[in-house]
Amino acid sequence: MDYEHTCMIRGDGGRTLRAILDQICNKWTLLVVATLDQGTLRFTDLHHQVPGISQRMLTLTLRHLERDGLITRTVHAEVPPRVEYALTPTGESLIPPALALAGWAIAHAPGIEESRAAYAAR
Amino acid sequence: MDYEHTCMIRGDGGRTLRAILDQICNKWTLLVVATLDQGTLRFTDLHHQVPGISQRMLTLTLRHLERDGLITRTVHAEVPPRVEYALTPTGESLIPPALALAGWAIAHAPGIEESRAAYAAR
DNA sequence: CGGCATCCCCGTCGATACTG
DNA sequence: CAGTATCGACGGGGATGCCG
Repeated sequence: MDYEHTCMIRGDGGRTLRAILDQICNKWTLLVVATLDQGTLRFTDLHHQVPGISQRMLTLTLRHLERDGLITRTVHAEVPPRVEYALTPTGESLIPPALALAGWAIAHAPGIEESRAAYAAR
Repeated sequence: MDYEHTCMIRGDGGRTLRAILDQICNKWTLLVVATLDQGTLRFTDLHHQVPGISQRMLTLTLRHLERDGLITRTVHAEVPPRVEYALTPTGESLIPPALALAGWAIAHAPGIEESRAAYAAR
């Protein structure tokens, strides 16, 4: 890894970068985006497919993603109401790097658990 | 992006994955790891090179990274004391995916800011 | 120099209840 | 069905001060 690339993550001192990263890397965003990679989903579908998320946090996460232009929110004027969420091109472009990080986490999870156990035993 | 890959991030329901991701993707971890990509650094060096981090959070972040086996902490028995931090191979392996995400954030930061401004103006 | 201990604020998050 | 409103607990994280 050469310095050019390293420079990138350190960027402007990390301020702007960290602001974006904080939005993306929070507790639920990556999981919601990854779930939407399946295609268009309704609110309830997401609620069931993202395990452990509360209605409140799903709503907030979706609002943030919509605000940042990563997903679209489509309200159908029907009874009962139907609201569909889908990734925008920008949102889709987040999938590969998100999976890269997720892949790393999965690949190194056992090692991390082991190291953590060894650390606790000291 | 096919379903096999998507499945990965959704994994076991996201529980284990999110636990690891929460550790890695927090406010400071990625920046500290990226800074250590330069090579071995002392505590004060890190404090200066990671802008905005408090002494407390730098200490905590370094302890977590050490516990998880991503960095090594070497204390030199000298006066004044000297403590050096360096990435382990596991820590180094986090750099590429971290840069992928950072690259995405930098590339899309203008678009996100724009979308956010448009959203606020509604 | 490189921490750890303490205090305290504030944002995050879940639970619950209510609405169109 | 798809939210909004409100409350309260919790913990991240900054400021400060002390220590080996």
